[in-house]
Order: sequence, then C-alpha cells, then structure tokens
Amino acid sequence: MMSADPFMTMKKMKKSIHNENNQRRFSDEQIKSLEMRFKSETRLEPRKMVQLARELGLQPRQVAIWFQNKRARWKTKQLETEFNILRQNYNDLASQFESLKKENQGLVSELHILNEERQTKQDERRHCCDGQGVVTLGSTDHESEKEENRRSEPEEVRPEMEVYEKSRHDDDDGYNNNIKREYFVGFEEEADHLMNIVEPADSCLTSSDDWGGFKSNTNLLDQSSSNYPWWDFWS
DNA sequence: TGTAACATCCAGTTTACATCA
DNA sequence: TCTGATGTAAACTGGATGTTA
Repeated sequence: MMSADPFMTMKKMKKSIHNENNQRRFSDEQIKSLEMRFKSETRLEPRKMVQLARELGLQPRQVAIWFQNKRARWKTKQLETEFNILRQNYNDLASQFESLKKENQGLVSELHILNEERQTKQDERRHCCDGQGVVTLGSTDHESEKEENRRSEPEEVRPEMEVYEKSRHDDDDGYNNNIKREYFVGFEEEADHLMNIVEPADSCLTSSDDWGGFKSNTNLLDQSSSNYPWWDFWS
C-alpha cells in the first residue's frame, strides 16, 4: 500500500496511493453496488468484504473504510430526520397547549362574570327585601326555604363563593392555584403533577426562538436507540 | 485469572478534488 | 481565466472495546 521510498513525504505517499488507482473517487457503478450492499448489510463480514472488493476492483480496506464512512453519514442523516420529527411533534403539542390555555382562560373569566352577576342579584334581592319580607318570585315554597337557609350560611362555606373570593385575593401564582381548586377538587395531587408537566412549556419551550438553546433530551434519543439499533431503520 | 496482542468500531480530522461566485 | 471559499468523499488517527492465546 505504502511506497518503499524512504524519502517520500507522507503527503506524497498518500497522493501516490490515489494515483496508483488513477481515481480519487469511486465510479458510479462502484458506488451503486456499495449502496445496494449497505442497504442489506450495514456491516460486512471480512470474507464478504474481500469478495465485494474483488468484484469492484477495490482493496478490502477501501471497502471497509467506505462502509465506516457510510455508517457515519447515514447516522448523521438519521439524527437530522429524528430531530425534525421531534421538533414537529413539539410544535404541534405547543400549539395545542396554547389553544387549550386560551379556552381555559375564557371559561375562567366567564365563570367570574357569572359569579359577579349572581352576587349582584343577591345584593339587589337583599336590598329590596329589607323590612318587606321574602319575595318568592318564580320559586316554590320549598325553593324559597332552601334559599333562605343558604343565605343564613356563613359566606366562607359556600363553595362557589370560595372560588371567586380566592381568585380575587390570589397573587400572580394564584391563576394556576385557582385552576387546580376549581377543576381538580379532590384530585389536588394529580393536578400538581399535571401542572408540573405543563408549566415548563409555558416558559421557554413554547417559544420557537429557544430552539437554538434547546438541550436535546438525551432520554428521548437514548430511549429510541436503546430499544433498537439505529441501523434497523432500513426495515 | 490477569494480560498482551490483535481486530474492529466510532468520532473526529485531514486531504484531495469539484464547484461556484 | 484565475482565485479563494466551500462542500464532500476517501482516507487516516486515536481511543474504546471485545476476543483470543
């Protein structure tokens, strides 16, 4: 393989290797055969490698190196493909999350408005009934009795008022706490868990600008690569 | 059982060449 | 036509790991 000339520099020796074959790059036919073989086997046994090299008029080492480089190139390409798929999945989830968040905000504000309206009506009713007895417009005796009982309850034990009052007094973090209180009554632990999953996406991950600084989730990729060898993608 | 020699793989690098502005 | 920048394929290098005597 190497020239025997002791005065030949490494560079010249390397160049002479190429000149011996009178070709720097493999021919289209050689590449085609190598590609076809790579599709069926990404690693060749030494015996098969020698045979293929003979068929193509190459050195076995050249075939070995070509397979090594091919595996490296293919792996890079595959990583790009996987990355694009993951990015697309992420973008879909992020937009889904955003629309759900908007819908949720709309429902919460609607609930606030309804509570305020109800409060106003109750205040009006109290005001007009002061000293005039109970007005039972549109309600049965039984219903008015229930209403009377509710009014006699202390405010803090009425659940719908609890939601509203807390929403008025919570700080910035109160938004998520309200959601938990309103929709996950009795399931606070599950709510905390869900919020922890969702909250990070609210900060950096929902912005596509942050993709440049995105540290790849090695678990995701590791998981995929540990379940099956990367070269199984051919199937 | 420990170990040296060897083979193979991979990641990273070098080299030579083609292409293009 | 010349030239420098850039991309790519072939080949090399060095470290890690597995096998064998």
